[in-house]
Amino acid sequence: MKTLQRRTGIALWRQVADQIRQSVLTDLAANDRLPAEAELASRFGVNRHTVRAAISALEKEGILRAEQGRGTFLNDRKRLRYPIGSRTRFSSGLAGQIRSRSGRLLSEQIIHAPKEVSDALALPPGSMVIRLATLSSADGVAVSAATSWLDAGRFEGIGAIYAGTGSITAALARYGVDDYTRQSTAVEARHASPEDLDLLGLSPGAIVLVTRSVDVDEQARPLSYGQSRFAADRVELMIGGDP
Amino acid sequence: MKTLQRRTGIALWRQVADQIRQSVLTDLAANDRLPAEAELASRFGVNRHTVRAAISALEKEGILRAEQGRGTFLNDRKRLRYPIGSRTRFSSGLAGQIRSRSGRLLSEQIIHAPKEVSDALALPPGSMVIRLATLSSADGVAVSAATSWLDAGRFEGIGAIYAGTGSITAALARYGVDDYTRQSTAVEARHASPEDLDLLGLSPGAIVLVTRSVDVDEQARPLSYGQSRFAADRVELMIGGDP
DNA sequence: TTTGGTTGTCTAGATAAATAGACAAATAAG
DNA sequence: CTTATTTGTCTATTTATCTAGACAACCAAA
Repeated sequence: MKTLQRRTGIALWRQVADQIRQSVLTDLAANDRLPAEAELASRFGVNRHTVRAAISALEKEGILRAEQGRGTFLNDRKRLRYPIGSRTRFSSGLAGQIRSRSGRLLSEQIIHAPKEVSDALALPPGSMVIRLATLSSADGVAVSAATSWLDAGRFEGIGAIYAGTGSITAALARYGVDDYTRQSTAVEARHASPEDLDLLGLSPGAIVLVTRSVDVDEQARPLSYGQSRFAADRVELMIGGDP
Repeated sequence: MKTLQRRTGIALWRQVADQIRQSVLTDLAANDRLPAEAELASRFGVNRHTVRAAISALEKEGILRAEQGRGTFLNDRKRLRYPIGSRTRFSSGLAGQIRSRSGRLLSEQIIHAPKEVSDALALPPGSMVIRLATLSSADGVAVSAATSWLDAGRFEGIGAIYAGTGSITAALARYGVDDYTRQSTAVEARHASPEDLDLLGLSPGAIVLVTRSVDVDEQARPLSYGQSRFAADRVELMIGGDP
């Protein structure tokens, strides 16, 4: 166990929480008991109260449960495995991992395309595009917030259809798009913005996996450009077959 | 600009720094001037000194430079774009982005394979495997720390070869592996462990992109299983063609 | 040179986080 | 029932962080 750092803007209890979340999570199995608070305190070189603050935060996250007199235990939690590939369909690929999924439309706007968007969609600069903000949940827990841009001429009114179906695939089908593939995906990771913290129900300092992707139809014409933010503690992204 | 949160274990100045890094960075171009400290303070709803602490941290990260009497300016910094696909070769794909890259061997051990590793390499449980810890840098800046596992019988002494060449592709070639492909890659994001903070030269709370991948030879036989941690503020991962 | 706007530095006080110690309350084992 | 171990709660003190205000130093343009 390595040294924690001070005067760094990250409270010790939060550094301890991050450490426990990651190292203890990989060492222990579900329902195992953690070392006692006093033991953890000396192991991390901090006061027991600092460890308690960390544990309390992890309890709120649903990762641990503390029982007076018995100890602190690891809850059962697995990350959702999201497939990312040329034929990604969110609805499929999650089969077996969750019981239900839902997509909620947060907002729909028609705007002039920023450069990044017109480039991705191969539209003339400043073309009108539809901007959809959506939130996807699995088994009632928010897992990703997304922003999508589509050609306003071609997909007028798609927001209402998405709102009704909760699925992009279904919404595109109404416009005669029977099949599409993912042309490319870029992945990065950042601290969640305050807005995403709120949408995804995360606490500050939480991490989001950000994907930016372009979907194309059978003629390789760009259909939509999207940016999704996944709660990194609930999701991993999968490229290619099972490892 | 949204609300910052208090009593959350993340100092306000660090939340402000995270916000500036992400939102201001996307709005401004290289060498643009940031809003004045007083303006930022009122925009974020904090004291000017808090903003100054944030800016000072971003200066140390090399993102901003402050000049007395003139203002604070955005430095030129782009994330490295790492291709991830079935034919990933780190050395190629980075051409044009960097001038030099290097790989350093941190440690080599021969151990009994943990379950995760023997599964990935399709070896009997408990087989002997080589565990390599490596650090990759681009233009002198550390970008990723990796741990790789290989069949100890087949690749005896590969550590020394890697140490000499700094390249996995070159090392594998010595064992008659002329070509290999990436079977699968899983991506997740976490807070960096203290060890990775140290290796990658990051500050606490920093994020790493974690990939776990299996490489296979032409007969689809697993060659190596690896886990890489990329400094998320210096790298993005690219799947498929350019977006 | 003067003016307005900017970053840099200092002091002082208020709020949050971390340490230290003591003891209560629950649990499991002898 | 007794004992050892564990989490829960309380008080007090020290150390970081945040706020508030004032003014110096520097720059660019009038």
